[in-house]
Amino acid sequence: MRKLKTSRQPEILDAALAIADERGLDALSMRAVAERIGVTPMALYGYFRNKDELLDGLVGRLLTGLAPADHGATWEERLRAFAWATRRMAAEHPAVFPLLLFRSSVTPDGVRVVDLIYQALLDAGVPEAQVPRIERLVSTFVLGFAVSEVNGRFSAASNESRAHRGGPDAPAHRRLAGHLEVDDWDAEFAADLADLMRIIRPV
Amino acid sequence: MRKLKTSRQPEILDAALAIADERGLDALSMRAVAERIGVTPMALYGYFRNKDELLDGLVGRLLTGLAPADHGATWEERLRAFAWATRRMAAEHPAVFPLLLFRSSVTPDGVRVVDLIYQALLDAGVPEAQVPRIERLVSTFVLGFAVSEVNGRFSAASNESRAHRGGPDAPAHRRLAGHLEVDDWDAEFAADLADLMRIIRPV
DNA sequence: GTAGACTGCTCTACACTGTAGACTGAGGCC
DNA sequence: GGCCTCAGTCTACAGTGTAGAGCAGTCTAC
Repeated sequence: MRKLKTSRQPEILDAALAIADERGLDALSMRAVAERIGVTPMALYGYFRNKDELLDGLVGRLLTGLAPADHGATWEERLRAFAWATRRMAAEHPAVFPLLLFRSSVTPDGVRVVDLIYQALLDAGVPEAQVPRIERLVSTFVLGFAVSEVNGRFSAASNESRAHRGGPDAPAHRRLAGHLEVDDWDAEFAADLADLMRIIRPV
Repeated sequence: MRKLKTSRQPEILDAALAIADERGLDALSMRAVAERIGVTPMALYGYFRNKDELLDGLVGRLLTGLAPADHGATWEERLRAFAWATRRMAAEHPAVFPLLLFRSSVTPDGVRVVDLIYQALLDAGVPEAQVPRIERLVSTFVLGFAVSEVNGRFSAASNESRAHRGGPDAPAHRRLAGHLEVDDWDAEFAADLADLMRIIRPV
């Protein structure tokens, strides 16, 4: 079986996504997916060459849902919309989302999303030679932020456990004791985006 | 066995790191580590409660190597040193490095690194209330950049395959065709850092 | 109308994973 | 001597990805 079937690919990806959402990425096994669509594990290998390819398909599915409706908004609004949509998707699919940072996205969907960002940056007046770099800067931050959030890198570090650990080696922590707890991550994300916009605007 | 032994923990982590460096994260199994230090897999469970804890230990080890010598340099130099050291470590341990983004780093080592960044930002004149947020912004970007680089998210997207895909749905790609290839990631990283410094300086 | 190819799937099997549980043998202490 | 703790082993189990063979149905060509 060299050529892959495509007919049931969406169905399979739906099942995989549902499993990951419900029971985490560790529970996403070929057997689990197969059982969910009522089929033997080996049947999946007619649609995806192996589990890695199935995961790539999952990334593609996420990307598809990321291209926003860019109805004539300003470049800034479009960029913000992309960023918030990304973060929202991370919240909806916390288990799968980190794959976006790992599996490179040269799928057509990925290219399409990046193209929208390129266009926004061009509209913002960013010199052509700088556009790809700024795109990577922005998307790296947005992905990194969203991943950190859903994986607990932020929350674990911000709660009081860190403030209390402000031991002898952490003088700055002690000085900042009153500012270490964060309760509004939306506000933080918004402030970060505002800072990034300041990078983009004058360049 | 409630309390864990610590005597051979460093030795075990060394072995684990070596395996991951040589054969990738997938090859990092309890059995492989055990074999490397000449011991039965189950012997490891006296030192780490399970594989997850071993991975956490690995993250701690990486963090330890990250705290730079901050000899009286300016805040900007210290921040740059941290960023480059992070990126260098990603290049040295590409398989393990992404764990930094996943496993939250509330270990003493992690706190110490963050504290150095806090101090640099304070020295830069960032208002106390903003310091933790800016720290997260910077470290998120730096980690995200390094992870993207070692996992091929950047390189796969930048090479000509993307330019060629500048199909009907990617007009901006076509317009930017001459700027899509990157050969000097050091320069890109440096430029990104310069942009971030512009965020920090005036705040 | 029947032979052959193709499709979509199943069954079996293998090597490998993390880890629970029970065990052994070597000191050290009273 | 009797006992305890420590460090490590051995066995076993349930779960993993996936190679390979095979099987029922449908489509196509002669």
